Amino acid sequence: MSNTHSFTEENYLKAIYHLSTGNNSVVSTNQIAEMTNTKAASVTDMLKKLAEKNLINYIKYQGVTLTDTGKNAAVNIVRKHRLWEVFLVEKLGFKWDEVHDIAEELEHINSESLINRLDDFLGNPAADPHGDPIPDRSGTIHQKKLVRISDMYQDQSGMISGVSEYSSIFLKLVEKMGLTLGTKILITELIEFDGSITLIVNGNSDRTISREVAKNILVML
Amino acid sequence: MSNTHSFTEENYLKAIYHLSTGNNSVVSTNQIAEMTNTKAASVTDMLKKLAEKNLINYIKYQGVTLTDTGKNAAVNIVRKHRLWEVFLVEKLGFKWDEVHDIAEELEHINSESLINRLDDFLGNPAADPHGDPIPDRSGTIHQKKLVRISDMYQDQSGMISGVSEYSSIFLKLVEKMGLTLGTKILITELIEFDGSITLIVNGNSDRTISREVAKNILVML
DNA sequence: CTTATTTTTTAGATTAATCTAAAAAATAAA
DNA sequence: TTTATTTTTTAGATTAATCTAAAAAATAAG
Ligand SMILES: [Mn+2]
Ligand SMILES: [Mn+2]
Ligand SMILES: [Mn+2]
Ligand SMILES: [Mn+2]
Repeated sequence: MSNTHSFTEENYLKAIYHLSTGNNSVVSTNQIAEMTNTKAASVTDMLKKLAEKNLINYIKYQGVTLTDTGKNAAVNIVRKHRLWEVFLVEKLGFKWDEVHDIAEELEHINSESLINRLDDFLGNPAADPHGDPIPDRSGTIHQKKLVRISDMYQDQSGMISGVSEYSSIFLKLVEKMGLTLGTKILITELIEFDGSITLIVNGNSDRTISREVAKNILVML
Repeated sequence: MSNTHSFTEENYLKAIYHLSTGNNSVVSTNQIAEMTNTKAASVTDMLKKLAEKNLINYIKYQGVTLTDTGKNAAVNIVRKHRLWEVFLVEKLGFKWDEVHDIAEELEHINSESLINRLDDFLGNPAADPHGDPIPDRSGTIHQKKLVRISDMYQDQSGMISGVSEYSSIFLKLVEKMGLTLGTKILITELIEFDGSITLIVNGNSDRTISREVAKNILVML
């Protein structure tokens, strides 16, 4: 079991996995090309290879889905990525906006005992620094139901529990605005003109955020 | 600064570095081929490339030496390798015979802040689990003077402080014999017939070890 | 100082991953 | 339902890293 794939194959599997979450189960060549910063022609070549290895279901011109084997491989990479992010933040003191790129490299280290020991060392965390759930060693993901701030109603309240955008510039902004994970918010006004939203943060300070920001912050109701 | 080299280039640099310690400053093509598990022809190709990048001094048929740039790059990889080994043993609870292969992968992760934070997190260790010195962030190595047990004399004593063979089979044996790092020994007999050596371990138990084992255990007198 | 052996380099191929440009298929518009 | 546009695939090349077999240089033997 636990066949080993090349660095590149792993990145394609992960890209397909991320693209196929949220009911979009079938993923297109162009989507993959964009996510992996390659060209469509390169993607087609790789899709043939992954199909040959039974990691994806691929029919010419009809997009791809992951097989069970492919999905397992992808989830395992995601598990590693997120555990390493926890390590970097909790143990080494990195900020949440600094860890993604390093984790992109660490996620390709192949050692089951390493990752399981790391998991234990970190206290088997349920989520990474961005609130994303960490698959357990069997591959199961306990995803909490989260809603974008931009989808909330007036007077609704909840706790910030995730983000859907991981760029350093965005994460730093979120932090500066005091909207980090665990923060409690209450929607006080939905401004029709530009879609911006006013809310009360942790029961006291008032804040207005743009729709663009609101779309990328996830709340547990 | 801090130009980034390919995984493969890094492994060649490290191989040349390890081969050129201990006065053998000039390294041959065949030596490199053996250490990197490749063929001489492949090595020649790579040597041209590394010379082109000014990482080695290379004259056809005359072997290679590292340039200052090449040596810095190599030492940095060694630093990363050894720090990760400390992490694996001290924090994750791996045994000293289990960490080398994982560290071979981790040593190629490129992030200066990562490795410096890891260094601090580990308490700036001076040596790795096998007793090898860890270069500091400027590349300086504080190597203690060590001597092989096989080079010691009758009645000489010292403390085991390193090994020169890293295979799991050897390290497990050393551990089983109670000759781990920090152990004090006193040479009681040099057996002429087969070169084996008898010694007193930590002031009490007696033990005889083969010349082959004695050659690969290093002692601080 | 020749000849034989060993070491190293070159020549020519192969594999993985990528690209550009052109062809083919699918989708959208008219 | 033709025509136009977009998406995807193929064709043909390129680059990095590797290999085997053969040639060239260095070293060792006689
Ligand atoms: Mn990430
Ligand atoms: Mn994350
Ligand atoms: Mn090691
Ligand atoms: Mn070591």
